[in-house]
Amino acid sequence: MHDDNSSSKNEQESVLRGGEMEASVGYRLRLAQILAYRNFEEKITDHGVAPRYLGLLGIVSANPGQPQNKLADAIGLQKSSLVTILDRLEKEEILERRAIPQDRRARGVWLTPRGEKVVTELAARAADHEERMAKGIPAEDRERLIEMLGHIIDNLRS
Amino acid sequence: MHDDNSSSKNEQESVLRGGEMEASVGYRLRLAQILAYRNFEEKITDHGVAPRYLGLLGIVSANPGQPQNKLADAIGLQKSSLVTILDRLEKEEILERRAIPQDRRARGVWLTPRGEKVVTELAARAADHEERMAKGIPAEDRERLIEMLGHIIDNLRS
DNA sequence: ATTGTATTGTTCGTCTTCGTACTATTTATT
DNA sequence: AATAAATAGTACGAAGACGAACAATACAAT
Repeated sequence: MHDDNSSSKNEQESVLRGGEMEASVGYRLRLAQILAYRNFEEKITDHGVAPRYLGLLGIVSANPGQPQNKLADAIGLQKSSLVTILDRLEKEEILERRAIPQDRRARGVWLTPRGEKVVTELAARAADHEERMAKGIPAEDRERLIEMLGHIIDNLRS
Repeated sequence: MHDDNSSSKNEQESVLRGGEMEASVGYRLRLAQILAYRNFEEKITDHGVAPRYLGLLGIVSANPGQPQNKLADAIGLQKSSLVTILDRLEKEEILERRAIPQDRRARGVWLTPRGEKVVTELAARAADHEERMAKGIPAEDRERLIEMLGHIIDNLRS
């Protein structure tokens, strides 16, 4: 039915490749993300937990004072998951939660001055990582890639 | 410095968008993957834990009898993480571990007949999911997308 | 042959995320 | 105004993945 690589002595150094499944958007999306995330975290050891949540911090920087559930939606996490994350980032004085006058249930999120600085520095390193990751893909195609990913995100949100 | 949406009454239903960061491959890769994974799992409630590990099962189906560390590499997980996963899939009789004559340390992984059937069925549903996810992207671009993701994966592996 | 090094699979403790339930507040309905 | 329904944030227990350490086996170097 399928090849059985273990029967003969054709052991390669190469990574296993799957069937049709392996050539799907879903499969490669996942694998690429796992590798990218790990790769980025391995290279950045300072700044505490901030690197791991750089995406969130970017959103907060661009949209200061937003309530937590909106932030959770933006990055695709549960609001309950965000609590612990924000607790830690607040303890490290990257950001802070403050009351919002409009809604006494909500607590808006702002970056601290230190947080802004950290984000700026990490963004530069993220750009390096981006470059390494997409090396060999022409700029034009990269833009198209980003566009298509945005398209997929929109499809999945509706 | 930045807009402060909370000051005026321009509350939209729309999701927050970040700064330059938001338009990066890394950011969208992660967000798209999170949404895709959740979306897929929400829609498929039967077949136990198999749907979550369909990627792995596809690899096993295409490469029967491979040792566990090769499988871990292929899907970007730690070999220690794979142990629990395989335990569960084995308990559900989707796959089985058997000794390999060539190396007495290793235990190769095979799909059971039932596992093969489950994979076939899930693959069809994954194709549906794929279609929903990529709706609106022409087939030609989709291929290019898959190709670029593969390129990124290769870059991250080296 | 023997000794040292690398590899395979596993266990174990830790960290992260999730899902559910709960409180406080806001919004909608009567 | 009074009551019902929805929403924001949080706490807590469960599940998943990680990293480090370990035993068994394989490979390499002398």
